[in-house]
Amino acid sequence: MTEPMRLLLVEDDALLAEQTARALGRRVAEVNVAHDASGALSILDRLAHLDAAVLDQNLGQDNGLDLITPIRERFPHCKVLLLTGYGSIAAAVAATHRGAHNYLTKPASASDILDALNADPASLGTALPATPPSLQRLEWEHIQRTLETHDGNISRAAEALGIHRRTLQRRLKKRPSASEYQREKSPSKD
Amino acid sequence: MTEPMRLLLVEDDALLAEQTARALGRRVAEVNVAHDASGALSILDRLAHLDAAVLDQNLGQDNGLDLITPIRERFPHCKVLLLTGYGSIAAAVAATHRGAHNYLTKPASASDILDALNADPASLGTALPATPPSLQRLEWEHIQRTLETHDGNISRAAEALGIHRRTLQRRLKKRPSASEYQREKSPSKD
DNA sequence: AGCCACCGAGGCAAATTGCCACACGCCACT
DNA sequence: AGTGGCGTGTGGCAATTTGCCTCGGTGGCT
Repeated sequence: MTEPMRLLLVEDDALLAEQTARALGRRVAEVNVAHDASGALSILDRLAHLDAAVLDQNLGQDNGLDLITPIRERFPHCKVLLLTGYGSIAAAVAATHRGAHNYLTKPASASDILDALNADPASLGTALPATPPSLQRLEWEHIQRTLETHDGNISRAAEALGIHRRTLQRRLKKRPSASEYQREKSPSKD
Repeated sequence: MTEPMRLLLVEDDALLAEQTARALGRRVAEVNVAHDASGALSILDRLAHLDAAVLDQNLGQDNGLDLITPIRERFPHCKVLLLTGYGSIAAAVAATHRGAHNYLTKPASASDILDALNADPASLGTALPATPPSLQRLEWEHIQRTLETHDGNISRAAEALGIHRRTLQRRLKKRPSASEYQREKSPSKD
């Protein structure tokens, strides 16, 4: 039911790129991979057709946002999905104005990516999350993202987070990965 | 550039609406205010001209996003700014796809709003913050947002955040950061 | 009157954090 | 060979913070 899609993945982390490419390729698409902007552009020149592009916003020197326009110029029907380690709303708005189809924060699985590509973003997000996440969850996710942007370097992540290295260590140990908080304690009313 | 702008503000909280309208009106614009979608639509019918619209995404029953299309249909050059208590990236993307010019999270001062209206969102947010915000800052902002969604009710906000009410009290009193941030202008509350 | 919800605060035990230290592995360099 | 830098893992201890109890006060409501 799915004709092979031609997909361009631009991700500067080589490992993550290959991982993601494999996961995507196994699913549905033929995937070209680039690790920076110039590589992406040269691939663009070689391609006769492109259905979708998945761009890491953080490409070392380059900014994934700057690839949106060239891609859309060459392949107007190509759907462009931005990925970013930790998203900012301003960046999401900017990406969308430049023609991006959707915007995701890492970590994003292959199905996340495909879902985001196939979704109609204009109709998403209409429902506001009713309950803000708990502080603990927010902290945990932020820690994970920070850790990831620092390649798992605990010392630097701790410094970036503004907490002691020892404290980060302890916190990481305490939450091996355990509980998912999905308790929807429904507030009586708002 | 001080020609009077005609601006439509849609905000369901009456107090906040009036406050914001006054602040905006004092600055630059003639402001019409609506508190729900139908009110906004009827104002739209009466207007011959509209430069900008500021929509709260959370309009009780209604969703501010659904106003974007009618506004843009009637006034294609009207800039539309979405406001939301705590933003989600998905909602920001959806709003932009529907034609919104920009997307802000509360609290937003009048100058924040005007800046966002005048900014070129396609060029903003291109620079990712290299360093993730400190945990303290993240927590503080999340606390503020949560507090706001609960109308300043400390008890309920604490419960939503998953921390003790006493702890929230103490944290609020300490009022840590706010010095680290670049600028926060005193809202014109007189 | 009562009742209820909320805020503010004191006090105290328990948990957490900050910060010192040290050992170990790894890698680059003289 | 060896030396230094860097990152992690661990222990211990004091200071801070949190959780949880209490109480008093205020304002709105039946």
